[in-house]
Amino acid sequence: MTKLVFDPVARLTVSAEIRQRLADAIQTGQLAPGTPLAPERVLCQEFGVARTSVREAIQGLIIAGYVERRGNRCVVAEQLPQVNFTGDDRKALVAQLFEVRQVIEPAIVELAARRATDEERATITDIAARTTDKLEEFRETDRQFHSALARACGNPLLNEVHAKALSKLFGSGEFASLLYAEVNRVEVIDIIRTSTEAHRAIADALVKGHTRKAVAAVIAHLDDVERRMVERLL
Amino acid sequence: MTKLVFDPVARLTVSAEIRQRLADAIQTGQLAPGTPLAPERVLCQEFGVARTSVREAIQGLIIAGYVERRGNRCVVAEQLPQVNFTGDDRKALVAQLFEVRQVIEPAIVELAARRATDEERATITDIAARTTDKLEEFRETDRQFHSALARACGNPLLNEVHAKALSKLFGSGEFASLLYAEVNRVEVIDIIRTSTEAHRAIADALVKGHTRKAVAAVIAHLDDVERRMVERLL
DNA sequence: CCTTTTGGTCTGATGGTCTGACCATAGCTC
DNA sequence: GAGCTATGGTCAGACCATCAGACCAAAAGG
Repeated sequence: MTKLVFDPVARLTVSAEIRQRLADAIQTGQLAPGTPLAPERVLCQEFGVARTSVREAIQGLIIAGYVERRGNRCVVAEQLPQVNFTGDDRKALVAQLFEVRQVIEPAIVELAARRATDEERATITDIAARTTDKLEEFRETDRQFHSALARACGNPLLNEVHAKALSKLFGSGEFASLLYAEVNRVEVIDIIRTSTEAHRAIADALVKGHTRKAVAAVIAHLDDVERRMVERLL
Repeated sequence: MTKLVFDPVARLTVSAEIRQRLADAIQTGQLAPGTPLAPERVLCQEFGVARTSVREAIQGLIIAGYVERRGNRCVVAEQLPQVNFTGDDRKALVAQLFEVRQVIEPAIVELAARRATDEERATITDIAARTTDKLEEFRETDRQFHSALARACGNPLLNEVHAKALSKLFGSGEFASLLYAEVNRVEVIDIIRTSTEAHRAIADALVKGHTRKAVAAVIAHLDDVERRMVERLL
C-alpha cells in the first residue's frame, strides 16, 4: 500500500495576501486604472488587519508598478505591468472557459427548471430585467444572473463547481482587459445588449416551466457570446 | 456602481492547518484506525515546519479524540469522534456527488475520445487494467483512472473543475466511512468488481475511437455505482 | 540486556503583526 | 488665499507564532 506523505505547509503572510488580492482586483478591472485606492484606514477595517500590514502590501504594489502615489493619495497605475499574452492565447482561454460553461450551465438550467422555488424564479427574473450599457454594471449583473441560476439548481456541489468556473471567467485579468479595451467598445455594447436579451429569454422560459426552451436558450446564449468574443474582439 | 469592499483576511496558524490535514486524512481513511501516526520528526520534514508546530497539532488531535498515545508512540484512535450523519444525509450526499459527476464526466469522455494522445490513451488503458479487491488500492486506482480521463480531455479548466468534484468525493469522511464499514464489505467488493469492468469498457471504447460507446459506458458506470451506493449500502 | 527510537521539556532567537500616537503634506471648501 | 480635513509617513513598545537546537526519560526492538 502507498505510504501517505504530506505536502509542505504553504506560508502566506498577511501583507502578502492583501497585496495579492489588491493585485487581482486591479488586474481584473474591479479597480480600474486611474481610480483612487481606498485609504489605508478603510482597507484596515475591511481586511481586519493593522495599518502596518496594509502599508506593507501597498508598498509592494507600488514597487511592482500596480499602484502610484499621487500627492498624498494612491491611485491604480494607468499602465499595468504587462504580461505577454498573444491573440491566440486569448482565444484559447475564451474557448476553454466557454467549453466548461457549455458542459455545466445547460445541466444547471435543466435542474433549476425542475427545482427552483417561486422566490428563486422571481430573483432570476428580477436580475434578468436589469438594463445598463455600462460594462462594469453589466459584468456584475451577468455574474449575479448565472450565480442565481446555479443556486436554484438545488445541488450545492454543482453550484460550487460552477462558481469556480465563473470565478475563473470573472477573475481573469486577460479576459477583463479584452472587454475593457477601447478598441472593442462598440462590440462590447452589442454583447451587453444581446446578453441581456438572452437572460430575459432564459428567465421567461424558466418562469413558465419550459425546461427544454430554457436549456436551449442558455446553450444558444453561451454559443453566441463565445462566437462574439473569439471572432470579433481583438 | 457598486463599491468594491474586501473580505477580512482569514488567519490559520501553521499548527491549525497541520491538525486539519491530519484530521482529514484520518476521517477519509487514508490513516486507518489503529495505525501508527508517523513520528514527529518525520512529519516535521514532510510539512516543512518545526517540531513545536507538529506537537501542538498532534496535541489538539489527542484532545479531540482522533489520536491516542500508546506507550511512546501515537496511533490513530480506534473510535473516532462521531458526527451525526443520518442515512438520509448520506444518501443525499451521494446523490449530489453523482449528479455532478453525471454532468461533467460524459463531457470529459467525449472530449477525451477526440483529443487524447496515444500516450494518454495508453495510460488510461494501463490504469483500467489494474485489478485488486482491496478497497484502499481500488480507491486510488479509481481516482487515478478518472483523473487520467480528465487530463486527456484537453481543457485545463474542465480538468480543474472535475478535480474539485472528485476531491469532494474522495475527501469526504462520511463517504469513506460508508465504504469502510464492516457491514458493507460484501457489497463493496461487488462495487469494485463491476467498476473495474466498467473502467475497462470505457478504456476499450476510447482506444478504439468509439466516442458514443465510451460516453454511454461512463454514464452507465456512474449510474450503476450510484444506485449501488444509495440502495445497498447502509 | 543493550541500543535505538520516540515523545517530553526547555531556552533563546527571529519575524510578523498589532495598537496607538504624532507629524507633514496634499486636497478640499469657503 | 486661508483654514480645516484627510491621507500617507514614521515611530515605539508589545505580543504572538514559529523556529533551531539541546537534552532527558521511557518505550520499543533486536
